[in-house]
Amino acid sequence: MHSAWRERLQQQGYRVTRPRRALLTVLSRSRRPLSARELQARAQAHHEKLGLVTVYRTLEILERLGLVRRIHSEGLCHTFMAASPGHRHAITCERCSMVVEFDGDDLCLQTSQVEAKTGYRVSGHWLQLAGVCPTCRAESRE
Amino acid sequence: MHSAWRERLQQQGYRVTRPRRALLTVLSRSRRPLSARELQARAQAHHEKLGLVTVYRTLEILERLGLVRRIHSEGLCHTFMAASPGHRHAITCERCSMVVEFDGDDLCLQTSQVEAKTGYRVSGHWLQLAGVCPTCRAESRE
DNA sequence: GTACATGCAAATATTTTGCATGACA
DNA sequence: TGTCATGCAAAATATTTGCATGTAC
Repeated sequence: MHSAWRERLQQQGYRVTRPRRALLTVLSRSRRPLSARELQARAQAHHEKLGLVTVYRTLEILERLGLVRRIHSEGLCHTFMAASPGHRHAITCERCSMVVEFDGDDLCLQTSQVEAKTGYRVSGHWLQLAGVCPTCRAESRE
Repeated sequence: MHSAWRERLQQQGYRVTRPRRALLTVLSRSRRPLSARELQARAQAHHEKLGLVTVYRTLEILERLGLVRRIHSEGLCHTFMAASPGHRHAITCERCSMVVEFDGDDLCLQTSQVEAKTGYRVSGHWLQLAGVCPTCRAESRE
């Protein structure tokens, strides 16, 4: 995944720099969404001088390329995650914040029904689910 | 809707003050989500001295009481809207930002399928749809 | 070598907190 | 009249911009 991202950056005319590599590594390894600050802190393990500004600028590029997704949910606004291409939806654990993405095409989301009800022409959707992940469920049963 | 909100505030031990009335009026009339600043600007028509701080504090209460909903979508984070009780989902117009809520219970969202796929126990969901509203569609056809 | 990317500093925007004053009940 | 709510000022936080320097290609 990591190397695919680097290729993608290059293809699009962006340079593969040390700060960007550090951020790609952190993003591809994290299983929960991270804020700009958290990203900076973690990526500094790979590139000590990394500034917050670069984090924001890099996130902007990665988001535009579809490599990173902004996660919006009740408590966590403004956090970012690696996007698995094709997979559309995410579920967040209410306890540990871990996010898993899954393919949502077969959720039989009836947009035609929505269109009939609202009069809108539906062009996109984003489903955010909340729940408790297996690990946290196991812990609470101990 | 407006008077029901005032009762609700009182029931819960909150006072019905001039700033709060101004905000309730603005919120109940707007068909699109508003940011804290926009709310302040509009509500100042009813109470000139209204400060931003009060907007934030009032939104916090209204959100806790379920009277206001925070809208998260790609461009618009940090905006607020009156919540229609029972109605769970919202669709935002990509051109004019107008939001309409609709009942989502019959969208046949198969949480059991999600649970099987991810191992999570699903406890809640928030569906955000995007599209183009009838008015904007009509305009683009002109 | 050149153009793009970075980091710093500082500007801007957003949200929260402390506290004296004002106003609902 | 006693609280609770407000508004101001200021702090804390988040994000963006300008510019000189560094570095990938």
